[in-house]
Amino acid sequence: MNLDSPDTPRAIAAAETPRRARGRPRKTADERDDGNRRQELINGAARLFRQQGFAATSTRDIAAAVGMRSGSPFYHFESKEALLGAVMLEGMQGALLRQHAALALLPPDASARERLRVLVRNHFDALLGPDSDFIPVMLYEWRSLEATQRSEVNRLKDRYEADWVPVLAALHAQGQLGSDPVLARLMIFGALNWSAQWYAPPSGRSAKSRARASLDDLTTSALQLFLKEPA
Amino acid sequence: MNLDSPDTPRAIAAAETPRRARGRPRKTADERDDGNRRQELINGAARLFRQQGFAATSTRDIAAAVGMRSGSPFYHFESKEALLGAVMLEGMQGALLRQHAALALLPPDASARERLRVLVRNHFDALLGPDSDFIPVMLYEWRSLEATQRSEVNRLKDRYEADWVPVLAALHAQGQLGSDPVLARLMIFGALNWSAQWYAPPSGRSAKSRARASLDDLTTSALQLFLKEPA
DNA sequence: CCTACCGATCGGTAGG
DNA sequence: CCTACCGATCGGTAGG
Repeated sequence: MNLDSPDTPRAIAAAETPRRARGRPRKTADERDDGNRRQELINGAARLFRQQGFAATSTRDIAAAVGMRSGSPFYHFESKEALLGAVMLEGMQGALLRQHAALALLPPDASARERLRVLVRNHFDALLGPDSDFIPVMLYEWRSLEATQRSEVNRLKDRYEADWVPVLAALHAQGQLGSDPVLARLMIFGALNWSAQWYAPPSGRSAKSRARASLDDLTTSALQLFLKEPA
Repeated sequence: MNLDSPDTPRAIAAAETPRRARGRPRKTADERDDGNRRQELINGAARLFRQQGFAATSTRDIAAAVGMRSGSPFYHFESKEALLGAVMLEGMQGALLRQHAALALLPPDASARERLRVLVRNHFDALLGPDSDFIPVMLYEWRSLEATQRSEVNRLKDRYEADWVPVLAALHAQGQLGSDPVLARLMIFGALNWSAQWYAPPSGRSAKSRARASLDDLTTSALQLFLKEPA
């Protein structure tokens, strides 16, 4: 009943309490401390799933991307679908965490417009920023996820979207949002999510700061498009 | 040099002048008149590609969907990718035709707002209306298309989008569009295209008229969201 | 358009 | 985590 027994549904159990390899028994001193091989698989899978799609990516591709042999990913994950679920779960957990952190930095009296700006900016970062493969995979490979994992990811997605509802409702009440909040949320998410299909980060070396500036510009333009003039 | 020679690049040639099986020589009287078997393959492939994705759909699935044996689709198409290209080409040709027809019905002095309404309404129809598998396949399976076909479809896509540019520019000049026209077009297309992921047509029998009404409602809401109050 | 088939690749496993 | 392997499925073809 420990992490080394080979046939327990390790992937699912670990997915529920991820990241912390609590109490994992080291066998020998020269064994590499590789709770992070699992993480490497998730990262590599996210990148390949985004570039090629889930069905077009073989588990051999993923293994090769992290320097493993073809069968080894199945030591860490029950199935290819479980790996997809881990990618999406990790993406949503990170995005939700960053969204909460960004909202917490706002002054308590921040306007709805300012709150929406923070939400949109954070969402662009999840879609287009560094390490932004996870959320696009979640958005565009949803149908490949199995039903059991789907509901798990959906719980996080619901919490993520729940933060938007009062902001949009307030903007609608102020007359700054021209459509009912439910439909507005769907359309705004669509407009933002679509950027994953056309946005190319500014080229050139050390483009990090310029890319960030660009995401700020995108945020400004999006707000100008969606909101009426402030009162 | 006719349609029966087995190894000519028939799919590509036919894709450029499709639909009309001009001068196809009938062999015998009891041979079924099946220029439309090719069309059936395109329709079936569009439906399956949309539901399951291109990579997750086998050519055997498609053959079975139209009552063929596994090898027979390759009598009509060089490859699975060529079939995908035909789906996208057909989708764009139809959408472009309907867009031109809808614009032609407008009075010459129609406002930019009215023009945008027609464009958005037609686009919703391509995404969500009857026989609306082609455009979503084009939008969401773009990366699976081969480079040669990609440019062919792109030519149609460019013409489709070109109709939007002056309308959005006029709205921007009137102060009704809060963002520059280029970015506005990308965001608006995103908002509309995303509806393919969440829109479920009204249920119940003979829901046709209700579904159409719903697309009208969607159009109205979209315009309210994107445009400032009319002068 | 069908029959019959091929080589390649795939997800996954046993056993260490 | 590797070695060695399996059955299934895939896109595609020859020949009629």
